[in-house]
Amino acid sequence: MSQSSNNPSTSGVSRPSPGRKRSEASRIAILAATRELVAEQGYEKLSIGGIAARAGVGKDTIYRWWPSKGMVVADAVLEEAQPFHLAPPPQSGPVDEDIRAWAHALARDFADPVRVGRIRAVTSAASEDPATAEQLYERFTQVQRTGFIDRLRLAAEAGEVRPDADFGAVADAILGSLMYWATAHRADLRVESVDSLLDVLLRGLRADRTDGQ
Amino acid sequence: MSQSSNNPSTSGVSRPSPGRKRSEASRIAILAATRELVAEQGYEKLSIGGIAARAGVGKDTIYRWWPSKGMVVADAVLEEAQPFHLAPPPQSGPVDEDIRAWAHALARDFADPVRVGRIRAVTSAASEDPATAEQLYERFTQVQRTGFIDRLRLAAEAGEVRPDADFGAVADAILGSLMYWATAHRADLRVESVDSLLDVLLRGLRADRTDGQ
Amino acid sequence: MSQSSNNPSTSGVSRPSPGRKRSEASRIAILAATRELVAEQGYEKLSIGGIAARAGVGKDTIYRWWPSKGMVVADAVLEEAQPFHLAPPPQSGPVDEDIRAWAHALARDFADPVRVGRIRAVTSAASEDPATAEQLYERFTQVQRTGFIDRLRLAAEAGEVRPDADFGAVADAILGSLMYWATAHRADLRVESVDSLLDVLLRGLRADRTDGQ
Amino acid sequence: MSQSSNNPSTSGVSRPSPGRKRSEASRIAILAATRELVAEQGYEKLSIGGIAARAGVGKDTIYRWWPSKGMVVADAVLEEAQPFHLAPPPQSGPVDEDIRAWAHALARDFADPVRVGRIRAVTSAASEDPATAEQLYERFTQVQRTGFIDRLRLAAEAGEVRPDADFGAVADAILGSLMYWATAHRADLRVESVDSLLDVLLRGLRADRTDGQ
DNA sequence: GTCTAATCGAGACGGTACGTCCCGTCTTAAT
DNA sequence: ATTAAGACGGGACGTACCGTCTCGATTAGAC
Repeated sequence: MSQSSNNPSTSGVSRPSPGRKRSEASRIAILAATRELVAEQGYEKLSIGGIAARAGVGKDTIYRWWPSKGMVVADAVLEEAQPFHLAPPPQSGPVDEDIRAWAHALARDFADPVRVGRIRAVTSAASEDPATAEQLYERFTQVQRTGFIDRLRLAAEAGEVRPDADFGAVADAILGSLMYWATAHRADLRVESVDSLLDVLLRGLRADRTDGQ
Repeated sequence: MSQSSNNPSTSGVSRPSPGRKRSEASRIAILAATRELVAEQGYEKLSIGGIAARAGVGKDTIYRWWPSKGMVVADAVLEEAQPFHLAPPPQSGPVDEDIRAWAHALARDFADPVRVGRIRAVTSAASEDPATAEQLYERFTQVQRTGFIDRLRLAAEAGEVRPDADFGAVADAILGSLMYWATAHRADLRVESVDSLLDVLLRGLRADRTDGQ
Repeated sequence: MSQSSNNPSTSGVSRPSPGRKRSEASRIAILAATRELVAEQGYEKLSIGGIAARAGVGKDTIYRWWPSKGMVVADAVLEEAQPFHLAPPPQSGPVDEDIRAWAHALARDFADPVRVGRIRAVTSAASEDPATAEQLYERFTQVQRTGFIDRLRLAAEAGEVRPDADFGAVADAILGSLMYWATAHRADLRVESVDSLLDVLLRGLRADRTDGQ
Repeated sequence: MSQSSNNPSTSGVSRPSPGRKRSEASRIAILAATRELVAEQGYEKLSIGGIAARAGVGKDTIYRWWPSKGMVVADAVLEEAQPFHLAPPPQSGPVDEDIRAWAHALARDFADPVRVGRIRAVTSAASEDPATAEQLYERFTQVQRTGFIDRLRLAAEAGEVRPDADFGAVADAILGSLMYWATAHRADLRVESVDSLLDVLLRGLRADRTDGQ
């Protein structure tokens, strides 16, 4: 379901509104065409006209339902499970293991050329349009961030982790370094780098029984 | 000095190449106009024609020396001390204090509207052009990263810090979270967030005298 | 009606083609602006961008319907009765009188600054583009030529004129000398010159009763 | 020798002026390059920069000695015997024969692709620049015209031709039809057409002994 | 033999126009 | 009422030349 809710007949009951209904087929074709073109040409050479042509759709049909190219891309990349692994960290073992499992899954997504291409596309879109940036945050960053924080909160209650640490700041460090790496166009993301970072972060978060504090 | 080195006669000594010399006045006017327009309109609405007009210069003079809009912006923002605080961490006290001083200076740059606007501009440029991304990395990220790593290396030698930690990964976490924050268009960067992150990171890096290692 | 027939659905009957129709208002505004600018600045300083601006139209709208500046000018100058007197020689008296009447009308057109400016414009356009030259021929030269030849043919049947003369060559001489004069930028066309030429030509064409033939 | 006389020391005697003298080699190279490029690309795609590059010469060297592209072309095409047959009509037989010989030579020049290409080039140049038009007239049209008129004047004195005819108008008809044909880009100039025209013109010029007139 | 100065090649400069591409809106006929 | 198609006014793109302006490097008569 589309996130850009312009549904013209949401208000109360009133008239069932006449005329042709929004074509679900068009919506799907547009988002699929967008993903194809992002993969083939990248976000920068993408054009609304190109998407419309590929989707066999009029340009107006796109403009009627989305406010900008960025939002189309955001929808195309972020809908359903399309984009990447959105699962929160598991709660199945010691916090260290759970966090590492989560971070590895994330890192593997960023190592996949297709997925990273899409991430790059939304990030480009976000960097030129605040509304798209908001979408990216709400539908990806924040989801990951919240999952991470929740798991750490649990660990804090279990005494595995210092309760006074700023879990949000830590989440931002992990997610931020991944996102920036993606936009930086720099070669090979190595999972070991993520591991090395976790080494430091998890040690820094560890509840220190010896000297209290 | 301009980074876009197109010097046609670098080979050996030989002839000093004929023809009129590149106009330094134009180079300066172009970069200044770019900075002005970035501040006034942002990177997205920036146009080569607009820069040329503002600088009182022909478009060709821009295209002759820079390959893309992104590279002009990179040069304009990153030349000399223009952009932000590039000083490495000091070596004047305990590593914790030095790193915090450095990170605070950095955070203050990111909190300044003018500076963050410029950072945002280069980041946008970088996200649409790998060559610009390379510039941003070489002339900003890498400089900061190297300074940070060098300071930690010194601390490791002094036994202040675990020598087996991946300092690069830590640097990337700090810089990445700042950079991503900048592009994410999200409100207010709070210096306290950076401090909170440092709390965790520095604790994680701390040499642990009790259990040796 | 526009001469630049790009009708995309001329084949058979089939579908009337979807989409917005060509704007007749734009077509008219473009041709009018072209005539104005030709009069104000002459063909050489004419620019597509200038025409578009004056007509309140996008450049693409010009390029969509005309292949070159020359063809716009040809259309602007040659449409309908705009350009000059296209009437064929009358058939109301002796051939000499009819031809002189026709030639005088023509010469008067070439003596009018506005009209000769337009002629000059199409001629310049024709001299740099074969397609425009073809237009000029089909829509002006050939019309005049055919009218002239037809009148002489009639005269030949009436025995006023030698039937074996090459009427086309004579028409070319009259029209060619006028056209060349127009492009040559030389001062004042005198109607007497045309008259003098007709003196010789009509005498040369005259049926010679004495020696038969 | 160049027609564009910018000789800076023509005035009186004064100083013979020091400094380097104009390079004859450059002058020749420029005109040769111009002829080559006219043949290869036509007048419209010709550029001063292109001529300079082909001639191995700086652009300023062209601008120093010629005021416009048109004048360079005029010089290149019209210098010496380069362009076409400039001989006046012979005076070796009856006027009819002499005129036909002259016209045939002219027609043959216009039938030669290389020569007609050059004529077309100067004509294009002339149609966009009055000064060039003047050159074309002085150095080609007028020469032919004067030769023709002189021969007819002689014939008039010999009683071969009506002395009261306007020889200039007749010359213009012959030359004009040839020139217009050249610019009209129309296929095949047939020598027979010229002959047909001469049939009429010479008959029209013929002194009529029988009925005086 | 210098001196002096015009000319040369090269090519960067401030500009203008090009023809293309895409934007976001609008119009049309068909469903 | 929405759709596919596609024309519209607008504006930026990157390129090609324009005619002018530095640059050293010749080149040649005047001193």
